[in-house]
Amino acid sequence: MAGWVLHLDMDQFIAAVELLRRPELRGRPLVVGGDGDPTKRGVVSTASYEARAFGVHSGQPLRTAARRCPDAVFLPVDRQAYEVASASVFATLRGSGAVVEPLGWDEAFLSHEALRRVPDPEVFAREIQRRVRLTTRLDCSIGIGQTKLQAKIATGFGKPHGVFRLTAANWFGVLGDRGTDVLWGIGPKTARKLAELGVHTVRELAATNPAELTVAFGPATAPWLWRLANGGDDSPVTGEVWVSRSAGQEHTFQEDLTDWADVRDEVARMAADVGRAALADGRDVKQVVVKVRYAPFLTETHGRTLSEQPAGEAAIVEAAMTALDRFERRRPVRLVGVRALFRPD
DNA sequence: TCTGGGGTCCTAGGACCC
DNA sequence: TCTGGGGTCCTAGGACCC
Repeated sequence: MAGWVLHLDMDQFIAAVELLRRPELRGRPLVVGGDGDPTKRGVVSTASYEARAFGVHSGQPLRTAARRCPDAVFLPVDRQAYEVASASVFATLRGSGAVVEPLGWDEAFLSHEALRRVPDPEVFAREIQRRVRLTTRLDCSIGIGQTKLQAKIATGFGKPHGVFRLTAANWFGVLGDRGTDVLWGIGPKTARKLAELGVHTVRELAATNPAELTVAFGPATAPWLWRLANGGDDSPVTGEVWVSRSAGQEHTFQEDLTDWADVRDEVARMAADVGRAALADGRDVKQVVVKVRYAPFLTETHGRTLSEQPAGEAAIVEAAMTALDRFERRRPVRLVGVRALFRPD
């Protein structure tokens, strides 16, 4: 056993960052999402705890949020501000001497030499919380486990600004009777598919023979599901720099595009942007994938693989346009996207 | 209640080769 | 006389996460 694994998650991160510069909004329901106009297309990025009490949650359409909580304050997403706050959080975490594995803007796994020896990881976790609070004025919650999965799930039980320990000893006590979708990686679709096989709870999933899940889920996913129900594996927290596999852009229009020439213009512009960014990062683009979402909500993708030579911006744009020609349905378009897949360095 | 934008990973079918 | 089996690459779609 390589000591304890910690998982840290900032409390209502985006809303909390906004509250730092708008303290007068503290205590009021706050919703951050889209361009801040709840009559437009867009979804909630983060709702404050006060807004959540009205049934507002991440991913919900802004219009729905406004209906559920008409008195909420709506703010536009300000990526830059969150990136600055995020960098400050991660600097603090790394400054603690921990090995830090980021999991998005506001989450990380942590391991630490000291955690091999300390009898009480809660003390260490509280110290991390105190440091983050001191340097960023933001609260976080920390989960403690023997595996990443245990730590990750534990964090939710510590919210807000708490610490919770989930180990093999209390795993089934805490999670056994819960639905399989409490597990990190099981969403609504997989939970429903499992339920159709008679597997409803974490305990039931843990007790299945993974071979029996293979027909429904495939040879890699079936044993992985079983491992999830049993607390995860012991993969270590890694401090290695993350190398992205792809980068792209997509955009939902406030009004559907009805002229295909406008769609072509958008795709060309995005492909040029994406290509330039990839080249600036020194990445070699292997494939370009174009995404079109037709009204009302029908999504299609087509891609184009590039030849072995490093592709320039013009070749990337051309690949996107060739891929776009494969779309035959000329219905109103609500979203277009372009993604570049990179060859490994 | 009409559903963002950034990603990752897995699956399955077909092409193609030996 | 319609028939193998494995490996790899490409493509499209699905599911999930923050």
